[in-house]
Amino acid sequence: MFSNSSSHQGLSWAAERHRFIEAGGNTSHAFGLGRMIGRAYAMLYLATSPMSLDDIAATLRVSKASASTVLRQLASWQAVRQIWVAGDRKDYYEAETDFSVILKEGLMPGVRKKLQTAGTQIEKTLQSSTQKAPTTPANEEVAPADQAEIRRRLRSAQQLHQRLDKVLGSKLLARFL
Amino acid sequence: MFSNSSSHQGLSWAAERHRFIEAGGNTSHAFGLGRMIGRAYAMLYLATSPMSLDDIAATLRVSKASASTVLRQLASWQAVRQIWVAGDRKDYYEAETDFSVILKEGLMPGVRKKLQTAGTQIEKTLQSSTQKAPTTPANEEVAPADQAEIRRRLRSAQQLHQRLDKVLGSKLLARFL
DNA sequence: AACATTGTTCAGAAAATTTTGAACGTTCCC
DNA sequence: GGGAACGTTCAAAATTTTCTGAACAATGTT
Repeated sequence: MFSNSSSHQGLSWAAERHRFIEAGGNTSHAFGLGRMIGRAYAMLYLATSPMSLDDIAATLRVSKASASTVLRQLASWQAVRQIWVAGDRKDYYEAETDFSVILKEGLMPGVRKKLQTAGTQIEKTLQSSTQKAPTTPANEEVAPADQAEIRRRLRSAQQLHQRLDKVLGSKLLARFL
Repeated sequence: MFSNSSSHQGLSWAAERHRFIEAGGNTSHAFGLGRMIGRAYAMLYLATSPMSLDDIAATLRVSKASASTVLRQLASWQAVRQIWVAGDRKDYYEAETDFSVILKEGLMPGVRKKLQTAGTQIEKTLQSSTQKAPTTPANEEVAPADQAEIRRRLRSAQQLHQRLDKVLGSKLLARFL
């Protein structure tokens, strides 16, 4: 006699919750954020009361060290709030369930920062290619016509970068989500 | 006597190109696409004539095996085109410089697919939580009030997913970029 | 037919990332 | 002060991901 509560079709709630957590991990991982981030957030998203660090580590089957770092990461994105319970020295956490907050305060700035690096490099490369270099002796194997084409492309990339950055910065997107 | 062509300030073109390539790699890596993808694309983006597999592998200092796989990946995203030169058995590649094509044909479908998995799981979890379970004996430690809250959250997540998928699917975004 | 050239595949090696246990710093209580 | 309860940090271990060399298939050349 197995105490597998759910009667017909479908897994028990515990099992389904586990799947949800793993799916969260896979999703965050797929976008280059690490698997723990998604797992921890997904878990808190389904928790109706704040959880302590130990609770979280235990549920995720992970060391307290991992839990600590991943939660601070999530907190820095405003994806998780720290709750102080009077007369209890533990830190409790709950998920921010308003995605627009997480997007606006956490994810977007992160994405923009990542793009920033790329943008800076495009700029530098463009400058380097624009180098007058008026008939420099060793004019390095780049024919003038090619040079023009390269500049055209770089400017195009720069434009894309600027438009993208603008969209991500605008409140429009965050509002829409 | 160093033959470092560029006169004042700034690196030589070769050096700057190298930096551009690495920046491309870092960017793609930051978004979970692997470092090679960005390096290969960045390199072809600056190449004014199609390059063979060997050229590419040599320039990136990478085995032919790596080059082969990364190029097929890029081709599947329409980020790179294969060029056939008459009477030459080699495959030549050139970059698609129109980003909207890459976005629309390559990246967006990939992103949507990644989100699809998450969406499916949300759906399943929602169903599992909606399980009538009319006073099942072992009603698994979930208070009715909590259950309601969880369902609310899951529906909210589902909505976000749907909106997101819709935006990504619409031609609007691709057109804007 | 034997050989050359080229791209692909895949098991294993190399490299990068993630996870952990142990040491430590704080704060609180006895 | 001594000790217990927590969270954090960090070097090292475990795991995952990426890369490579060798074997191979396909096509063309002598």
